[in-house]
Parts: sequence; structure tokens; C-alpha cells
Amino acid sequence: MVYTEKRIEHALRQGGYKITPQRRTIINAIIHSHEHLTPAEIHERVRREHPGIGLVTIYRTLEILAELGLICEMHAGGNCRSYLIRRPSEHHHHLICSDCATVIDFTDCDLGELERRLSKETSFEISGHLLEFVGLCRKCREKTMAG
Amino acid sequence: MVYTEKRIEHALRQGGYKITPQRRTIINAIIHSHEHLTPAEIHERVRREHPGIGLVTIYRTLEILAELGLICEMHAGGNCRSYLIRRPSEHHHHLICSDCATVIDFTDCDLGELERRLSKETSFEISGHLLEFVGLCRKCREKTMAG
DNA sequence: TACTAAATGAAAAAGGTTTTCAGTTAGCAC
DNA sequence: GTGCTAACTGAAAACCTTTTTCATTTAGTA
Repeated sequence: MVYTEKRIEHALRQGGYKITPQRRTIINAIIHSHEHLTPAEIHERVRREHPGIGLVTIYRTLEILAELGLICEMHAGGNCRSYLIRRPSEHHHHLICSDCATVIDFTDCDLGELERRLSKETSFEISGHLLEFVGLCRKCREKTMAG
Repeated sequence: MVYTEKRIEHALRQGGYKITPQRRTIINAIIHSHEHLTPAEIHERVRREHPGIGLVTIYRTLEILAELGLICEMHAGGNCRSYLIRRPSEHHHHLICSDCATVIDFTDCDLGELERRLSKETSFEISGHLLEFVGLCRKCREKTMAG
């Protein structure tokens, strides 16, 4: 299942939040981008359609969307700023192009056995994990070879 | 192999950097902590022994240590600030207690097959990955149950 | 002991994120 | 539709973290 604008609005209403034009625009920007975006990038995009919008509103909306689990944070290799991307609702991970920042989601991480072993060896009760692969996508590889 | 103070100092000298009392103290603080520390936390600890030291010096030293690959960054679940921890020199990952922030390193992540499959399916040339497990260590679980 | 490149600390600058507050608005009751 | 209220917005200010600048000090070497 992929989140649509409608579903996200429904979830907001469910949570007691209001649907404002600003929020609609922000949600749209996130939904229609295939890259992860920083709050500043989202602001920039949203301003094209909604010039007066403040960066504060972006932050506030992102906070709510994250709280409701509708978006998720990213930790791109090296750089530790928080990025955001729309997410399919299942457990998933990211494969990130280090050059153009394209993100591909994948779900089958197969870490169950490793998790069980670690849990046994360390007596940790493991509740989750973060897995990201970084590399170069085909386009960027070709670009590099050509140049 | 685990980095000792001597080895780190050797690596610094190799890199053309000087060994100052401030750097010694910072390196010591990192080596002797089993938790990941923020620059501010390192500053606080280092100041006990070296009151006049500036936060800037921490940042500068951390930058060098990271450049030389002597420390590594962490991305603890949820929180996206950059943390640092001494590291065994091999490829490794972290298992982090979400309560007390204890970190356990592990090296055998076994992601080769997944990496090959992803690479094939997506035409990415994968160069690395980030894997972290989060959970509760035994102590914190017992604490929670008792309380 | 003297020299020089590198390092330090203080202060200022530069980001990014959060808080505050007065004014506006979505969603609901009537 | 009208009015009400809690929620939302934008601007400014406050906060924090990180980086830059610069004058002074120091490690390492000759």
C-alpha cells in the first residue's frame, strides 16, 4: 500500500489535525517527489505554489506526519541531516545513489536470523533496525564513465 | 584490532598532525567511553581534566580523527544527531540500547547476498551500507520490569 | 635555543530548528 | 449560512550546533 493524498488527509483528521491548504501543498510535494527532501527543499518547492508559506509550517507539518508514521527519516551515508521521504506502509529500507540521491525502497531485508543470533548472544531485546545501502545508480555510473 | 592511544597518536603523526595535550585528552575520553558521545558530551568530559579547552578544539579534533578513519559516526534510531565512538578497525555495525545507549559492535552482518541481489535488480553499483539494530539491553529490561 | 607550521581559544558568523505570540482559519454546532 | 473555538499560520526571536576568523601559543624539528 502506498500513501495517497486522501489517505494521508484521513489519517490527519483521525489524529484530530486540520487539513489546511498549506498542509495539502506540503503533502503533495512529498508524495510527488521520488527523492528524499530536507525541510528547506520542501519549503522551496512548496513556495512555488504557495509563496507566503513559512519554513516553520513545514517543520510543524513534518513533525505531525512523522508522529503519525506517514513519512520517515533518512540517514544518507556520511551526511547526518534528517531527510524525509514518502513511504510505503510496510517495513522497508533504502538504497540510495550517492551521486543523484535517487532512492529505491526494498522490503525483503532478511535480517531475522541475524537478529535472533544477536539477540541470543547479547541478551538484547531487539525492537528494530536501520539498514541502508549506498552506491551509484546506473545513470550516474554511465555519466561518470562518459565524463 | 582495537585502537589504543598509542596507535591513534601514531596515526596522527603519520598524517602530519601534532600531538597536543588537548588532543590526548579528547582521544582518551573517546577511547574510555563505551557509549557514543556527542561533541558536546566529549567537551564536558574533557573539561574535567582540561578546564580551559574550547568546544572548537573538540570539533577540529573529531574532524581529523574521522578523516583518518579512527572514529566513526553513529545514527541512533530516531534522533539524527551525529554521534561518535571508537571503533575496531574492521567493517562493523552497532547494536544500540535505546534506554542507556550502550553500544555493542558486531562484524558479521552477512549482507553479501542481499547486496548482490539488490545490485542485480537495480543496476546499482553498491559501495557500502549502514546497519544498526536498536533494542533494550538486559539491564534496562530488568530495570523496566522491576519498576 | 630558535624557528615555523600547526594548533588553540575567543568571538563572531552561519546554519538549522524551535519557541513565542498575535492574528487567522478549518471544522463543527446550531 | 453564522458563530464559535481549538487548531493553525507567519514573523520574529530565541536556541543550538557547527564553522569561520584571527591573534596568540605551542609541538616538533633543526
